[in-house]
Amino acid sequence: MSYTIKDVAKKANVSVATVSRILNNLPGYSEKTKEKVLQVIAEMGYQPNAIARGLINKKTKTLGVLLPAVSDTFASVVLSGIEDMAHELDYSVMVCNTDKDGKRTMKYLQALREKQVDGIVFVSEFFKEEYYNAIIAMDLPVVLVSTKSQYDVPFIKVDDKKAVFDGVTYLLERGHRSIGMIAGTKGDPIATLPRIEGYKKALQDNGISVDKRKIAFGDFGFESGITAAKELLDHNEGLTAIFCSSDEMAAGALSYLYRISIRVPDQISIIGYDNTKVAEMAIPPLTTVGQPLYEMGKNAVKMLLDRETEESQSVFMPHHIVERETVKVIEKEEAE
Amino acid sequence: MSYTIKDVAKKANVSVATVSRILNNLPGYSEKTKEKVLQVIAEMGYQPNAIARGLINKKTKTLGVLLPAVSDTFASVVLSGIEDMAHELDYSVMVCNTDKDGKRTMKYLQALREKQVDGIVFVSEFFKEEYYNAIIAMDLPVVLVSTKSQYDVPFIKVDDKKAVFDGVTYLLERGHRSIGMIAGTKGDPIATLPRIEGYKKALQDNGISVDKRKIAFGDFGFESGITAAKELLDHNEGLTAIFCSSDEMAAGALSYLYRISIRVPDQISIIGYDNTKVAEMAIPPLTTVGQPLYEMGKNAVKMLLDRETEESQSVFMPHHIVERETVKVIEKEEAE
DNA sequence: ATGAAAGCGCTAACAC
DNA sequence: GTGTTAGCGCTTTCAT
Repeated sequence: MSYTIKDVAKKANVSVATVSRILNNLPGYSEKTKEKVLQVIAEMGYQPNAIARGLINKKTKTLGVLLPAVSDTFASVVLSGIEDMAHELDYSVMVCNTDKDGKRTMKYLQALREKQVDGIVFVSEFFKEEYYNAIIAMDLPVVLVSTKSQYDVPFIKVDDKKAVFDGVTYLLERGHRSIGMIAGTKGDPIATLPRIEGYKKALQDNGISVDKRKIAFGDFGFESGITAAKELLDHNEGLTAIFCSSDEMAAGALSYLYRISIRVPDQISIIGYDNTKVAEMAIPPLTTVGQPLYEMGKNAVKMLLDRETEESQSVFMPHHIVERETVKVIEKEEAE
Repeated sequence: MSYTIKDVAKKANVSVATVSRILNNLPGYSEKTKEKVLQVIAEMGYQPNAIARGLINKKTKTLGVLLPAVSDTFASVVLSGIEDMAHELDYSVMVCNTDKDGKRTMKYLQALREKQVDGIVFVSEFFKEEYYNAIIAMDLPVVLVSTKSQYDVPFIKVDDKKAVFDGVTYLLERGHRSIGMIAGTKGDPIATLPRIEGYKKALQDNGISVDKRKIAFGDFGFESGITAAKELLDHNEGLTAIFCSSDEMAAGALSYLYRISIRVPDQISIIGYDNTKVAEMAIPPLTTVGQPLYEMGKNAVKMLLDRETEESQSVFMPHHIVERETVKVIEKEEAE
């Protein structure tokens, strides 16, 4: 057993109230008693019990974060930003791996509530009505990262449509006319539909008609990138570039292309999405539409904690194209 | 404000004790009252306050995990195993990103203690005396993952020397004689020295003399793999294979080799370590010495929780070589 | 400047 | 089978 505030009080010949005041920097004691108490505390190695404290304050200084697969590159960078900012502000973070299917989410939500976390950040997963209701019932601040919802919940994300539009336009500007797309999960209203719109708009703005066969769907993972790339190449001729909705899928495409001996970017250009570590490590290094994942994590906790006072608004974070080596410029003659 | 057990008791016309009994599945009430109480609980949407509960039990059902860089592939897989097993056993996990330098570690340790976690899993970082003392003082169970210490703290890891020995032997068996090594951080007693020993032993057992110039050091990261590979190639001629002490460094080596147009595995074979996702995604897919990272995470929490009762022992987890496409067999004639 | 005491939401004796 | 009550370790009035 560790020492309690009582032990400290006794040993320092003061009341627990005084010790508490000193611990919390409240006024109401002489410099002398403060010194004495601090010394006793040091001697005993006393540490306050945050649980007891939390019972009174109704504040636990801990945040819950729900995300699919901590082990995926995308989520882990966001988590890292969350973690850093949280600890900077003296909060701890409880991670809940919702494991893609979202089955565990309700259970986690309940655990977080019972453990009285001060707020929740919800990453990337689709925000179901069920979750919304549960969180409203708990009366807890939430912020969504890289996802949004029909409900009035603040989010922080990139403008996907615009980001893809820019990525595809980048390809267009470099002379590409026959551009395929490896999109995310079919029907996903957050990370797939708006991106396809961005893709279409870029094409249309350049007078290029959209061809359904040039769009393949994956699940954002590596393997699905391989499959989708194969599908695209099997169903199209003369593709000069592929826009991929995640770096991992782009890596899958790269891998498939390598296997069938199609050189990147000489024969086909590839552009990814996210700018995670996999883009840096790819061979060749992957040109990609970068999201400020780490900053999004950081901002999420800032927003969350602000929200405890003033109402804060959703924010769109800037994206930017990170040029590496997977996009080739097609010369005019060549393009004709 | 949410409801408390008192509210439930009042509304159900019973005492708080009865409600508590029902909540905790203790004996002492009729089926009828149980039903009634449960119904009231459902109606009110009451959820017990784990903080209050923790104050009494001295159990918070939460674990702390300290690891360097949650965003690195290695740690995040371990974390994912920890997370899964913890939630399976109804524990929550607080992540603390020690951020490589270990500067924040003491601060985290203190926060975890104040928040009364039931145990700590310490991943991969070097376990300093300071940490040991702090943890002893907190009287908390700890388990080390992928690291160990001179103190009597249970760990769970792979036998590094043996693993590297096997990896290098694998190369030897395939005809390689001139094998370089990209080791980890110079002087690291956990993840570098034993691995170098394994490398040397494999060579010596095959009558090959060890050449210092064939060993370069990195920091387990991608960039350092590039640098180290360059160093190795600049200082050695006729190298036919490189053993890398992490998949990321292997990816770096692959990247460098690609840049200078040396074909893998035709001209040089590469073997990695860890078997993380980067090995799968590498081009070509990376042959590597795999560690059961996810299982190590899972077992760590099992051990940790067992330790609350019986003393549990350290364990070495099995490693195994994952054959992919970066190692070439050198024909006898060629080798002469 | 300092202390006594109430009470946060719960569990666990102990009584009936 | 059920209720009363004393804490768990702390903060916070309210006295003094």
